[in-house]
Amino acid sequence: MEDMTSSSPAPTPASRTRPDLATELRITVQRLSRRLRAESDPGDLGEAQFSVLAGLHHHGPSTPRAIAERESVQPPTMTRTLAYLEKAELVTRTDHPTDGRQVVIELTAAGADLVKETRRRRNHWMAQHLRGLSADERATLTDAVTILRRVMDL
Amino acid sequence: MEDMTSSSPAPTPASRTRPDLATELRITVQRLSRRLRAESDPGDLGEAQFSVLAGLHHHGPSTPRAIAERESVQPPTMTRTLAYLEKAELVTRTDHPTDGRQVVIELTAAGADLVKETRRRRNHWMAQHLRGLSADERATLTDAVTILRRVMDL
DNA sequence: TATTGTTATACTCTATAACTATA
DNA sequence: TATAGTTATAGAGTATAACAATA
Repeated sequence: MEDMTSSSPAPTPASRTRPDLATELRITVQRLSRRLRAESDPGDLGEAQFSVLAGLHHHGPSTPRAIAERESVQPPTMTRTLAYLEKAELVTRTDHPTDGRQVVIELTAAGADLVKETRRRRNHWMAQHLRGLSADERATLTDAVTILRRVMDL
Repeated sequence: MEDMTSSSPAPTPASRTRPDLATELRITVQRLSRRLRAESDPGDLGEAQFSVLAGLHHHGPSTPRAIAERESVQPPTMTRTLAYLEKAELVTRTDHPTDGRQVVIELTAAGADLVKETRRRRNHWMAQHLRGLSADERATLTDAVTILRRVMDL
């Protein structure tokens, strides 16, 4: 019980052409992104919050502006996210040593732990779905990730 | 001007191990999803709204519940999105012929046009980034989309 | 009782505009 | 002037809980 109105026998409508790669990729990425959110535990960090933490774990201490650019959001958005993370004691904020305008955001030990633990949990759903794949299929996905990162400048 | 604090010469921190495929894929999908949003025109439909319209274009008339399941959201979320789309005259709402509890949502002509036009515009940024790829690389991405759709049940 | 859909409410994520402080 | 960051404000997207109508 999840598709049509149950009175119409699925007469696939007007546009039943196969879209091009850009369309397919765009739609697939967005659907998968939404699905990943739907599968996340309640009480988890939000996606944006986790992504900031993971970025700090990977790149080390950064300024709010640098983080905003990495995350493709505007500075006020990052101000808000960082305020939350700081209040939760997952990051610290210190003045920049030489430039009084800047501040430096750094992961706390608790933040680093949370990255590792959350990553483990978040991977579970995806890893389960990946489990049945052949070596070839996994290689295709690995290559696709590499291509996307390069070409989309991710 | 976008990376470190400019005083530390990027001493990549603690965790410089290459994560597994599940992690890489998860992060890549979420970053790309955010980037796609950041590149969309202001005044555009939101992602969720467009996705509902595109789903109707592809699957034909559907009940709110069916759409909510397709989109991986809860029914109240879909109520809200559909109210917006109906007010904008992009979809119509009619009573189900035999089940008084259900309603049937259908694309209007304006809605169908908007799907086509928006799809064309939304593909632009992605298509540009895909343009330089070799035939092999494009084939890898096409295969990856097929695999993801199948295995993630998208 | 079970299902469909809505209303009420709240939280996350995002943006633009306008401001302060520093360079 | 230009840059880094914040505050104020608004809007989209999402969820859970509680409800009404229908099956």
